[in-house]
Amino acid sequence: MRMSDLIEEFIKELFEDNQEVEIQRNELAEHFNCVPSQINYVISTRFKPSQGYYVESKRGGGGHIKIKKAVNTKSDYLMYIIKNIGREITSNEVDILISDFLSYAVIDEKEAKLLKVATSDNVLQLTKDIKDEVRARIFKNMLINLE
Amino acid sequence: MRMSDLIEEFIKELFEDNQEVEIQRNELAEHFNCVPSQINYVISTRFKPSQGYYVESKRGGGGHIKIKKAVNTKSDYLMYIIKNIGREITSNEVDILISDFLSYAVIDEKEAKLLKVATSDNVLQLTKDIKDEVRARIFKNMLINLE
DNA sequence: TATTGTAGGTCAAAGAAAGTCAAAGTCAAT
DNA sequence: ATTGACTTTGACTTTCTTTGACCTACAATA
Repeated sequence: MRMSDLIEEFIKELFEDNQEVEIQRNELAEHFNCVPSQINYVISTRFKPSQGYYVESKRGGGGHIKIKKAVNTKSDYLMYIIKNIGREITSNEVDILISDFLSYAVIDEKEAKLLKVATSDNVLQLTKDIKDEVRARIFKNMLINLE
Repeated sequence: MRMSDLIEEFIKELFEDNQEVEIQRNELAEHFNCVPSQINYVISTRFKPSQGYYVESKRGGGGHIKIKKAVNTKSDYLMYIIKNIGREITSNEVDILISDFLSYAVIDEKEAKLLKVATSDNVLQLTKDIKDEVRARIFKNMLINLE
């Protein structure tokens, strides 16, 4: 399994019941035996505002990175995500969202599969300039129709 | 025997009991001593939706290709339709199929809604020359992944 | 207050896979 | 001999991840 996925998973497990998680970048990098900047990579690809998280940090002695969930209730969650999907979305971002939806139980396996299929690069086979836009439209509209 | 046939056979043997297999393109090419793109050729000619397969992949570190086989329990009627949808399909044709599926109870309302949304002109917003092709791909691949 | 050590941040390059496309090759049927 | 379908090949592209050199912010303390 990819290092970045492991780190993502690890951080998500930290949330458990709490709404907020605090990590030490260097410590975490140490734990996973990777360079510290990989932690930034994971955060910037998997914990974006459009994915329902926001991040704040502090440098210097006693520094840290705080990751917070943007919403608390399940029902707000989906609405929040839908609102925050921009004009474009990559298939990687869709993947991450789908697995979050699954773990928060806002969709079931069946729906997950259909979302994934209908937005995958393989299926769409569109040119670079339009595929992320088309994907965003399909994804958003499907999500809206889930409720 | 042709290389492509050997590769096809090899992949099909991987299925055995499981409904899904995961391969590494380069590794497989290595194993058969062929260029990696030959794997793509085999997949695109032998593992099409019309043949009951769905394919997804990821690039970059830790990349892979996953091939899923449609389960036999899927109704013959559905399988028949999947096989017979051509390269293109209009949204009207999709509508008719969906209502047929509903009346034969091979899909439920929720699935119908998702199929409809993901293939609608409004959502896709593609030019005339490609929209029916893209729609066909989305529709077929979603159907394969029902249940 | 100036310095120094401790964090975290940024960015671009390198690496790791997979995808595309068209040219060249094969081979059976005219 | 020609055609046309199918296959093989490889150069080039795209996507995603990992790594490291360099940068910035904060805090303790000399």
